[in-house]
Amino acid sequence: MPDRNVGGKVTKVDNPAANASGRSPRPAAPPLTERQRERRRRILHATARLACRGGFEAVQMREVAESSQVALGTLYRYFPSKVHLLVATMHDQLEQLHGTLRKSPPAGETAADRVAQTLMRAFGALQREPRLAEAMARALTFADRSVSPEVDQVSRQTTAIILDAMGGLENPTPEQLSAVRVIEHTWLSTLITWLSGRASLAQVRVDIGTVCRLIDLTDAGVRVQTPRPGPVGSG
Amino acid sequence: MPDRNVGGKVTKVDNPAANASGRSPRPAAPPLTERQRERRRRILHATARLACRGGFEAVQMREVAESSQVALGTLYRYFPSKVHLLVATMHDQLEQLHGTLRKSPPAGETAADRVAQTLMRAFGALQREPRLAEAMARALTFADRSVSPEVDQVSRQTTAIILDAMGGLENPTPEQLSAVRVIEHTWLSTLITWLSGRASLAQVRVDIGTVCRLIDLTDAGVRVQTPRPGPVGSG
DNA sequence: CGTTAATCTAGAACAAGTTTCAGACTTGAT
DNA sequence: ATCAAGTCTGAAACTTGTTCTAGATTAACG
Repeated sequence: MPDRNVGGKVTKVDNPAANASGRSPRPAAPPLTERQRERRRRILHATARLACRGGFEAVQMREVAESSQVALGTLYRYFPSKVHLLVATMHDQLEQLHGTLRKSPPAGETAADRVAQTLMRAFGALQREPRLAEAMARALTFADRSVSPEVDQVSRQTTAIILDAMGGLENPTPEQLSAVRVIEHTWLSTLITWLSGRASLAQVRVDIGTVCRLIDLTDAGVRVQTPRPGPVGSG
Repeated sequence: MPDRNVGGKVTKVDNPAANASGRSPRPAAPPLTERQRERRRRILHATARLACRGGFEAVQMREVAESSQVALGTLYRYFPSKVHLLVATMHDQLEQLHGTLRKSPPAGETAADRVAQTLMRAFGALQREPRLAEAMARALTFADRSVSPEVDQVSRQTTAIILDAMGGLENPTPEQLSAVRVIEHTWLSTLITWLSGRASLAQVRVDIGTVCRLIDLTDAGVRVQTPRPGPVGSG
């Protein structure tokens, strides 16, 4: 009679992603049948739809369940909390965004320019559905330890996007990684600040530009780990 | 029969800080009697105590009310939501912290050094009560528009702390202000990331150091709006 | 003092996230 | 086809943030 958690089957009792202790790389990837993938898709779609309407608070679990034709218990089996659900939605959206961005790489001179351009483009994409963005961003920063794995996944996605914009270097130095982390933090924070009306778009643009200078800083003067001649400007 | 909101009395209907429209600098500062100040103090104290125990989720409104010997309705009159309550708590704590920091100014060579040192000191202070820090930080980033005035207040406090560390300059350039904002974002984000176990203390230190370089960057090589000969390096 | 508006209290009521349960349905292996 | 294990459903229950109400207290003012 096990129950709970679609993404990690254990014969006895299973705890979804609540690996509060630390390690344990999630038992195994459970195949997930066709119907199940379909359900999951419906849920994420309904979530995005509701979020577009009224943001974080409009995403109500009962509504999501009904709207995606799934029982409440099932919804909770797929996503153990509202925050998990919205972080998964963000992952989904970022996936699409990353795809879009890949198709038309930024055209700036310096790495900093390209990153800034990419981030502003991402910003523009989210801006198009501000309530959805609000819902996802708030979930992301409100997430507690029980959502760490999922949040980390989103973080890695963002990192990938930024590294891509920098020129797809494969062996970033620790300094560069630190700069990328700072840029990530700034990006998300400015997004939230803008969404809650505490900063203007102009301010966002300036701040993104400011933080991106960190790239030039680490690009040049620092001892690089591996100066391999990767394809920096092409794609 | 007016009711609701201790901090802004209007004869007819009063809305606390829910100035969603934008302006309106909060009708007037209502004197606030002795008993009331005492109640407010009790509430904030109880909040901090509960938060120290179990973080955000341990701060339960009924508990806070009971623990501070105040009716639930009264608690809500003083702080219109749990988030308001915790943001106010953060303001309170930052006040104390700022006082402490003022007493022993940072001793670095460059402005960047001093800011980094100050931020790490602040980090250390919050680290001492990680659950309290978690509760406050999560409330701060989860806050929606209805809490904007209070969040802004906290933001101004943080800005003041950083500017102090830079040497108390009174006419920061737009570039410098942008750098300060980015530093603020980074500080809060790394705090949260550390609190939720997704980053090590070492990483935090590195990232704070990284972002603080932006200060040197704006300190020197950039075309400044007003090149007035202010005391930039002395403090 | 006595009046009157504002504030405070106790407690019920409501809303939305989360959990639980019994029973129906699927799936996979024999 | 059948059995066991795992999944899904519908509905109720529980938790905690938030709102509401009626009556008791307090404070300012004459």
